[in-house]
Amino acid sequence: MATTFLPPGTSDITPEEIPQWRFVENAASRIFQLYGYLEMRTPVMEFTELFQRGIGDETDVVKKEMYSFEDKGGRGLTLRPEGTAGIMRSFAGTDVMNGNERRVFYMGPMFRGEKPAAGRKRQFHQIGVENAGGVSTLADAESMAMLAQYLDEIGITGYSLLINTRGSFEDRIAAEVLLREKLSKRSNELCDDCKERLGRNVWRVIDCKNPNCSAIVDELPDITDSFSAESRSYFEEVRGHLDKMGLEYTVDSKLVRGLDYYAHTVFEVTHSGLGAQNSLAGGGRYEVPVPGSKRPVPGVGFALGVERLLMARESLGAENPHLRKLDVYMISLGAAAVDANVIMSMTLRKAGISTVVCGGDKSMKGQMRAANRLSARFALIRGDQELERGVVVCKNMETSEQREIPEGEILEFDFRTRR
RNA sequence: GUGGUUGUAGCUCAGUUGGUUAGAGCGCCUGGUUGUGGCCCAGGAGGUCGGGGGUUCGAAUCCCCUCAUCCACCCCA
Repeated sequence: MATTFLPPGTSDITPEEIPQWRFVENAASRIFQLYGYLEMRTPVMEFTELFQRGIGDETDVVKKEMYSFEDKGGRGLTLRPEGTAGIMRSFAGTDVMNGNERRVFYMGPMFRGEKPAAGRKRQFHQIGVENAGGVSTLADAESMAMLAQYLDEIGITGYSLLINTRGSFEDRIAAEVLLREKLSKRSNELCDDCKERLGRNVWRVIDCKNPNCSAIVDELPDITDSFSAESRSYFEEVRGHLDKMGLEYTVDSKLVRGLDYYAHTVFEVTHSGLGAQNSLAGGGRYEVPVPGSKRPVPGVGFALGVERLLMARESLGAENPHLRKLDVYMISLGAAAVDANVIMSMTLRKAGISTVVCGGDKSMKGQMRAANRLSARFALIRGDQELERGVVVCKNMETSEQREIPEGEILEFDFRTRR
């Protein structure tokens, strides 16, 4: 039936797909731990104010994409649209404020009320890392190195790493004034969206895809030149580390990113196998303002879109891990055999052997088919004859070989490695 | 939010200029083997043709609305 009773932009992750999800998740956990990161889990919902302050009131994400609601106590809550704000909320007021590093990674669902398209869902999944309190150019470069190692590890090739600097917050404010001044002169030539952005969010004009806007932006002097010497040398240092590490990257002066908390280094990984949403991962250095905290929480991190990782892997024809097969399917002929098999199934499972007992009154043929469908390695068959003699018939489903095993010796047979 | 695309069986899809009981492949069930799967053969079950309204003697087919899908814009992971 075509009626899929699902909220738009959501989908099931089926048992058949789970192995690929586990594959990229397990690899993330393994690689990130090599860099000293530990897993952390924060709530899927937070106070709305956390995102308004953290991500920025004027960002598109906050302005029009959040799933916000009031709970029964009248509290304004929001389903998290990204992972950084929650982590920083947790770290606010701790020693990370004094520059002590906390390296954590997370994975889980995020929610944004956008129109679904290729590589874009309303509930999507991110794997992210944060080096909170890690204020150094090395921390920036190292997160990119870790990202690259991870992508290599899961078999994603052909991506590009784009980097840029947004300067310090002070630089940004100065640059905004400058940008607004320059762009205002030609505001009548900008697209409607950019006219809007001019007032509240000048930076977004820079990466506008509209050809007219883009041409105007191209004529602007390099904004980076207006940054302080400190900001510029910070960026130079980051690039120096990247070069040392042997990472390939492209400096893209139009890379600005959409969240307000970024300052200094920003980066993005793009891939051609994704359709219009070509961004696999994005991140950078940030200072996240958190309600209740006097100072913003600093750090550097990135997030990857899991659905997009899987799309990229698929476009590359990457091998997917296969489903684990069932060890034993128990076939019973008659009620007495069912009872005996139920008891034996408990013994097998306690010994670590995955076992399914047919509970219905299917025919022998029907039960054999079921065993086949479940890709069982072995079928254990028991009817009146076997019960009487205290044995079970053990059939290797791949080779069709059959042998009898005395009931008491069932655990001596090695079902796992098929002996 | 805007634009386009598609919506027929569990799945992938046919269905000619509107015309009688809406089809195929795969899957599923049964039988061909008293208690033996996959391959083959025979048979069978399964459809509010996304939903609502309209035009017509008659609509899966034409018109309108609606919902959903996919894609693009936008935004971002």
